[in-house]
Amino acid sequence: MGSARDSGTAPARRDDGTPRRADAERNIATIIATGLELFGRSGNVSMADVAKSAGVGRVTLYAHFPSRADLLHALVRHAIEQTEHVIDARPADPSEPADLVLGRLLAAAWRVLDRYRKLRVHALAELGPEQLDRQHDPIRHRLAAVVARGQEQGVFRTDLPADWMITAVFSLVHAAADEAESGRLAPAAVPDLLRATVLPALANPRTRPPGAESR
Amino acid sequence: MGSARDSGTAPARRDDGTPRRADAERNIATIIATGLELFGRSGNVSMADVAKSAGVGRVTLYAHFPSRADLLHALVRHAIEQTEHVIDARPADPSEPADLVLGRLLAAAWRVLDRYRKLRVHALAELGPEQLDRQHDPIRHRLAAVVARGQEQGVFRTDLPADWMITAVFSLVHAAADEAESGRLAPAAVPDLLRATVLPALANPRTRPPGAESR
DNA sequence: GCTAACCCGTACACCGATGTTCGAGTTATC
DNA sequence: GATAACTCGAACATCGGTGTACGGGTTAGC
Repeated sequence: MGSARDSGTAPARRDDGTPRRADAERNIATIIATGLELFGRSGNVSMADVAKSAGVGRVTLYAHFPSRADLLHALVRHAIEQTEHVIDARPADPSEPADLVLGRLLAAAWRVLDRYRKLRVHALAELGPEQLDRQHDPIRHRLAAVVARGQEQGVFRTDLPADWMITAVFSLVHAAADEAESGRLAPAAVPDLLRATVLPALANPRTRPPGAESR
Repeated sequence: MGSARDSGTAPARRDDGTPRRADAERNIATIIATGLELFGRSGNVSMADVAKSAGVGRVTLYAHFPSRADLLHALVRHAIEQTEHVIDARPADPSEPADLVLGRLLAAAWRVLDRYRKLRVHALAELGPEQLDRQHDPIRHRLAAVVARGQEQGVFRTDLPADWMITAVFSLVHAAADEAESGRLAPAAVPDLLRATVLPALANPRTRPPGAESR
């Protein structure tokens, strides 16, 4: 199973190369859009819910996404791609201090995560952690690059495994999403909060106090 | 596998005050113990699994825990209580530097979380975040106390909401548990890693560089 | 404007899991 | 040793959700 869906934010072609009809394409798009909305915000979502909310027959839904897992996989993939897109919209200058870049990256990731806050929980429970992690790879790579550059610059610490540092960042971003979801945190305040928490955790202790007048 | 005999929190009496029979008590204990083991490690667990694994009839299981949610609730409660117990085993001296105390607290919490790593995912999915959070309150209080003391001492920063700082700590601890679960992190290395990550994030930037390795 | 692709609703088979009921056997406790 | 508490197995009712089959209607695309 798990026929690999090809890439591209809008797959104009099917797996076998034959082009899809326009209305099918449109349905897929609205399914994904409303699916993200539903799974991203609500707690209990069934395939029937998605179909109804997308204004589409349940059968049609299954025609495009043979199983619930397939749909969820596609949704996560789409969310990740959105995040990639937001991140890449602001190209990173290699000479720029990595902590600054990381700050921007955090804000960008947050923007997408802020919508779709509950998607992660669903995916975690129904797809398993491994697959979810694998889908996060593209973002993880970008993060890894920033961290590595920061280490070369002497801005970030080198006494911890890079993998762990990255995981810690993910963890904090997701925690912020949960807090926002429960209303304990104002979404607008999150980017600054994240910066203020993450940067000191990654900062190289010997160079300088991490407080640094960022911005 | 002995040592299932836990703290005195074992309810010797029923809700209405009438004492329970000894064999019932024993069954409840083993149900909770094996339940923790199963939900803490495996991915898909049914009530039947728990009953069988506990060497108990499914009906008996339902006699003590009327619903799956009830069982999960009890399991979480028990895990939390174990954590409280481990934390309280080492009383905190108010004059002691708070970062040191926090380090110990992290290690203590980790010890319990290391077993039962997957319990959180189950509880999150089936009990909801609100109830899970509420069950974490006892630990959250202890953490809050340490943070507050650290702020008074000038060791911890005061420029962030205390709630968020505490949430961040929780988040990192749970992230470590997930990493250990997936084998990417050696459990033995976790306490040091946590200390090294959490403390700089909470440290007061103006007093001194957090690198000062106390121990 | 013809054809094939696509959509729709209904209906059904299936599945696994949760709870419940019963009557009869065990076992603690006073 | 009598009573009430507890346990057991197996069967049953239920439920919600997933996935499939059919037949007729609609629409895009060449």
